[in-house]
Amino acid sequence: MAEDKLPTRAENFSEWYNQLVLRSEMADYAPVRGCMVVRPYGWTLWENMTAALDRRFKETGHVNAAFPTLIPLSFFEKEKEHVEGFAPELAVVTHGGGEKLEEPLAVRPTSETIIGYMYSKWIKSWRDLPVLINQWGSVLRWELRTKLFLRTAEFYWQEGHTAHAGKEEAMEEMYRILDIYADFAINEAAIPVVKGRKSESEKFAGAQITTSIEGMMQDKRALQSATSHYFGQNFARAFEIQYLDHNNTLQFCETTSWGLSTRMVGAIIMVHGDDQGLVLPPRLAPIQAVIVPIYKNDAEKSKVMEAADRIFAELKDAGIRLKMDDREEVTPGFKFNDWELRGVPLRVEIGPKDVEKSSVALARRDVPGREGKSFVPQAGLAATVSGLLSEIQSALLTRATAFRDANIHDPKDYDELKQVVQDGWAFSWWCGSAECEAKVKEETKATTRNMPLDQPKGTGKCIVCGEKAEKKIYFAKAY
RNA sequence: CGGGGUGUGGCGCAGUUGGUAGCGCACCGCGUUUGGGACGCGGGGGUCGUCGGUUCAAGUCCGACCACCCCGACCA
Repeated sequence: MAEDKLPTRAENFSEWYNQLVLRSEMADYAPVRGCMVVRPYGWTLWENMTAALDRRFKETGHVNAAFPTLIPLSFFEKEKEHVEGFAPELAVVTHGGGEKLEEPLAVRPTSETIIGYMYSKWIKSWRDLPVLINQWGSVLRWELRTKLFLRTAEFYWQEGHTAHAGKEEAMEEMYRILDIYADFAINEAAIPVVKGRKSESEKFAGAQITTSIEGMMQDKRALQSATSHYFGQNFARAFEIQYLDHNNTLQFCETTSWGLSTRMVGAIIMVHGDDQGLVLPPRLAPIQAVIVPIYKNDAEKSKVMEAADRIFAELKDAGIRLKMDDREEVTPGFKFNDWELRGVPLRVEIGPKDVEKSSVALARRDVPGREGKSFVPQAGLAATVSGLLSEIQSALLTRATAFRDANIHDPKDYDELKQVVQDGWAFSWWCGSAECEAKVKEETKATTRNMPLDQPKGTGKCIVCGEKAEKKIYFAKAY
């Protein structure tokens, strides 16, 4: 059989991505326009991600709750910028039980409004603050152009919504969460990200400050991978979230919100995948190691399976997420390719020769071919495998970081900026004006990504207009 | 919404000047295979996106509609 390979990343990155998502069984197209079905393999990856994040949220004092999917349409009118931002993307329910509804209900595109409404009921005193609630769920935005995981009409995420007694505390919360997102991206997903503040034009609808983490995909486009917003009193005033302070004076709360979505799954695929398929970071991979037994006849089979079963039990006990591929109907070669497509970090091969020598063959997914293969003794295999998994984890981060750094440029002038953003990022001084930002967008399709929190010392000249600039910002084409 | 494209077994496709549907993969059975995508033989499965028209006859021609995909504007 002439095997149908994936398109290579170089020949068509977009098609490589689409086919990979489908063929690795991460997700499939749903019968509803722009919607996807996250298949078990993709969902297990997401579950591992949510577990790692949820742990971090809980450690910092947050609790989970669930708010309804349907929101009275009128709620969106209460915050001017918010409604302008989201009205075009709303799906609205007009009928229920066969009757036309008194008031149409929006399918939530995000939950600031309904949570703000509830907070105004729950918060009365400074003693009630802060409120630190997160919810795991899905939201719906009527997107014009969709792509599996990166931008689907319905997507799964967590959205945190907090209310605080003062500005300082709310700002701290926004940055605390941003740090959590960056820590998660770097240490769990092995994706190096830049933390920074969004420009005015790239802010969330209704926010005073939006911060984000941005990652670089292998096509060098940027992907906003999570956001953390400071609202000041915008939503508190719109929804009358007020409390009595120590002096018995009525005050408005300061609120934040922050979210990370299944888009991050797309980031993992686009950052680490290769022409063979997915390459999943061991810490998040649904399957960390797959055992492929190899034999020719029944005599070999019984010997090999005995060893394979023993090794399976041993690795399982060591807490490694494992799969035994004992399918009879396909050849080992097929299995190798199959698990490589699915991005399993480590493959354990056991054949008659290994049984003889009390060894196994280990193949690293992140290092294709012979260089990634090693023959190790069965004794102490659990430790060997665990060690290799963490080695792979850090190798992925190192590789992605090197790639990113090699593709961030510091153009000398505007002409050079126009060049570099065609195939990379520019990190340049920017005067802060919306005009300069718009000019770059119009002439290059690149947008500002964010202004890193730790800025270089001093000031410079705006890469666009040459005026004095206080901040450096990333320009890049983005998803 | 603008531009482009595609709708034919589960998937990918072919189908000549209109004559009543075929191939590869996948699937089922049997046998041989198995250290980098195995092979042989035998099977099951579609009325061709929808509606209408032309015709003795439509997957093929005409019209309308629908859906989806890709590229732009908008967005986690």
